[in-house]
Amino acid sequence: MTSSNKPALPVIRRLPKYYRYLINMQQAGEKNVSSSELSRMMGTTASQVRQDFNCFGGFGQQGIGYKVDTLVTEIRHLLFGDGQPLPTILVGAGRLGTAVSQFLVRDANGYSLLAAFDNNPELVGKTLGGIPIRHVDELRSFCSQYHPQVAVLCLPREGATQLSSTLVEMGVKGFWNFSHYDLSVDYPQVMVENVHLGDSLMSLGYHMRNL
Amino acid sequence: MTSSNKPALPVIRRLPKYYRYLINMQQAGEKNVSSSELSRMMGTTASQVRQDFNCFGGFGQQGIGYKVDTLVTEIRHLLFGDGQPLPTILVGAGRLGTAVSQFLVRDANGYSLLAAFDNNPELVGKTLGGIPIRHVDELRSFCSQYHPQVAVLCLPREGATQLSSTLVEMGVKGFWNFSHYDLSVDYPQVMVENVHLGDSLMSLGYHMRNL
DNA sequence: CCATATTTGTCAAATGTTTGTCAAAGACAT
DNA sequence: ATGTCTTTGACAAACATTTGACAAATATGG
Repeated sequence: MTSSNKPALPVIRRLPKYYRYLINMQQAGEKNVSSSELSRMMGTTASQVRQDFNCFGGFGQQGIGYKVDTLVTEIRHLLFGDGQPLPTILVGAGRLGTAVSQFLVRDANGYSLLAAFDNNPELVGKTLGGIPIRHVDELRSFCSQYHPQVAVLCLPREGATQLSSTLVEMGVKGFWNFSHYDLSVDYPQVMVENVHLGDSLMSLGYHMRNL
Repeated sequence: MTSSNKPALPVIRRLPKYYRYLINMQQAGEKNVSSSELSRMMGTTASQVRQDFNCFGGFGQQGIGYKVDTLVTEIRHLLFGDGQPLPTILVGAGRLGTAVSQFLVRDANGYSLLAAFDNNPELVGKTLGGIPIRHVDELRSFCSQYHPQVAVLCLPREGATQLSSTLVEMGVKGFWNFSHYDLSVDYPQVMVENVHLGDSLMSLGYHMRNL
């Protein structure tokens, strides 16, 4: 039990990666892990691993290392809180939306998908792996009844900005944005995670052509 | 025409974003743009914009600013080279693979999707927006005939690591990796862009629960 | 033609992040 | 018990990135 500084952004972005590796170790039955061992797996330095864990109040033991179970529990708590899943909606049920919703339901933890919305009449009424697709016109009434916390945006850039205002107004606190648009809401206490597949691909292109 | 340093990684990751904004400006018919104007759109400082462009040999003019067309041309050249699209294959034609291939074909530039591969016999023989799905057993022979440069990986983590070795062996120079696995090949001159949707989602969760 | 306003390119200062180092703590073998 | 080995936590040094400041260049208006 030591001092804990406020964690920097890069540290937080590394947490999911730690978590993935630690879950694997746990499933492999490993009990303890040292910072150097973890650093080798993660492709970083032991120093960084120790400093990262220290941000959250170092939970290691000199001479032994870290208990895998402790780390998993602590990091899970940081990432998922008390385990209560965040009520979530999907806006845009096209191909990308379908794939993302599958991912959310099958592979992700900490979120529960309540409903999907689209403005295409052909999609409305169908289901998405058990989740009904509604018309976007129902969005407001749905929100005032079920109070979703998170919205996953998989729609064309045109609609995104105005829709996000509405959703913030209706109490949405976090956006996972796949639309081709840099979403940034002006309200504090509202988080946005932009996923730009196009940017990612362009970066790859740059590196391939310039190295 | 001024001195140009080797660009740092953060600069390169900003290029696609500049590009997006500049394309919009171009379509809106704007001729010139100042660093301060761009910085306001991008949510950064004018200083950073100027310094970023300078890495590639500043192409602005004092008193006026930057020509939008020049910037677009220069950045496009950095990102897409001479415009020759990179021959690309998709491995894993499930839901995610389908969505990603759609994105690649419809919304992305600089890549041409030659073929898709899967080990599910039910998918083999079908097409993916005009692209035929083949069995992974044909991968080697396909590569030796068509020499794809880029592989998009949308398969479960189990297969990914071994498959990537094979692909590197067959001459693939870049990976766009969606599999639940930190791909890192040990060969220099091979680039990997890992897209971890799960990590992105966990980051969002952290910020929502700890702020 | 000159004064003023704008804007870049450059450099240095400030800030943020990572890495190296070492004392202190615990485990383990003898 | 004692000495040796391992490993953490803490701190400082090294490194990287961003920001601020200003001279030089160009445009504009009188």
